[in-house]
Amino acid sequence: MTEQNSPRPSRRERPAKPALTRDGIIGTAVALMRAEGLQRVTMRRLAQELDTGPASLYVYVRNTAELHAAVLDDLLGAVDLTPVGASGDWRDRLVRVLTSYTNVLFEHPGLARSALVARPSGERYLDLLDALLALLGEGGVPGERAAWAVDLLLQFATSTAAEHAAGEKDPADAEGEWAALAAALRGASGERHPHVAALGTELLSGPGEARLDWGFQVLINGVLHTPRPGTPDTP
Amino acid sequence: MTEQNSPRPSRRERPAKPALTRDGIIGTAVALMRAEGLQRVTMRRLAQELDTGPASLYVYVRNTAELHAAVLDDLLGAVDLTPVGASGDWRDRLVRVLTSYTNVLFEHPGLARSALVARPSGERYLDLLDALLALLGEGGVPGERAAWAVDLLLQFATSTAAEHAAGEKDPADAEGEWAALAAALRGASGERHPHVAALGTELLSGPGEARLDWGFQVLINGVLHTPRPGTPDTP
DNA sequence: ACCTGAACACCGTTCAAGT
DNA sequence: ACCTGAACACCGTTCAAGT
Repeated sequence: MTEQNSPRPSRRERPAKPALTRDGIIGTAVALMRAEGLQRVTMRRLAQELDTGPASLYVYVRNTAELHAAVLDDLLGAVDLTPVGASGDWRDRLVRVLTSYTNVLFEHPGLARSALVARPSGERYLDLLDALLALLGEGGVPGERAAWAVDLLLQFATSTAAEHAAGEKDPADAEGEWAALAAALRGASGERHPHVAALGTELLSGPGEARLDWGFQVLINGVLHTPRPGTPDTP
Repeated sequence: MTEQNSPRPSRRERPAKPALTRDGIIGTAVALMRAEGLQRVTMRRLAQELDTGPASLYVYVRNTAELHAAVLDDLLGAVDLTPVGASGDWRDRLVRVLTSYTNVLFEHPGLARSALVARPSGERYLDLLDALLALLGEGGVPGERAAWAVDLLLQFATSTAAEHAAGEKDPADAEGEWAALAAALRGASGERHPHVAALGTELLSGPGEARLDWGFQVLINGVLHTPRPGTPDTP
């Protein structure tokens, strides 16, 4: 995989045609994404960038989903895992790692979307899994419960980031949609939807950051209080 | 919106060209999805079904995302909300509603995917929101906390369904990807990834149903134990 | 083995022109 | 106002043929 920010294609100076290898392809894909956004990282556009036809890429990459998964794994190198070895409350450190992961995905919500479907399984992803398991272990969460908990935590973080994929291309769409939901909630009839009407705008309240953090706290507290089925309920 | 299973386009017998109205379009889209899957519900294919050109649809539907959102709201009519008024433990009834919602989405994971990005705001969605708020209220969850909790619960259910979108077209892709993750976990080095290596296959264990149910329990327990920031911590 | 030109079978969306 | 033919600007993927 490409190292973060080291697009050195060879020791010669900028050849017109970068080497056609899996790593070269993925490195170019990452650069293309940073330059033009994920929506431009298509087989055709990428092939054009590499001065070849799209068919050539299929020698190294099974399909577009796999390409995006590889790009994501590369991006995961930017997640800050230093809180694992730091001192302080394990919960705080766990939330810090998860927040870093979410922030990385926030930069490319489309990638979060695809991560939900094509789970990554690269080296950086394993690094992240191991970090989360280490912190849950520190917190005394039994191993078999932690195994399920990491999934839950990452799914929440990933889907939160994916939700922002709407405004990626056209921010107006996202705003219009938010306005539609707000209008629907405000216009809720007290008869058919009494609870929605009673809460009203409360349902949309609060900055995203606070909701994300609250979500992490809910999950951690929940994991601490919920044994896995068929398992002794030692915390 | 279309009533479930009543594609009566007019009182005449099956005209070749159904009326071109928003409801007619969405009804046809739902039928097309049931017949050929969401991936065929495109503006072009839908226009063809309606014996017209794609441009005509843009009079009634802003874009593809809005079309899919409308289809989803129609589908939401199949969610079983009867547990709200039933007797028994509120937690069980809450989980039953959420499970029904998840099962509806499981039938069309692609729709779950799009729901994550383009949040629905139709009548059936409000019905669902109101049902969940009613049950949380019964459980004594304070209103402003319940307002955030429904989001969390629906996000978890929706993203769980969305994860299955991989195998929708080509099940081989989904299997290959699962195998890749399994291989990566099994091959985890005890040095770089000790916790992953120690848990090994445990990370993938258990039937999806059990994990879904455990997830709901974690969220409910977590919500019960986690006050919203800046709020008195009365349960 | 690796690479590719060309083709197949599609997309979403816009716009000028019609009724 | 509503509707549409035609066009613009793209897609993913495969395959037969070349090197």
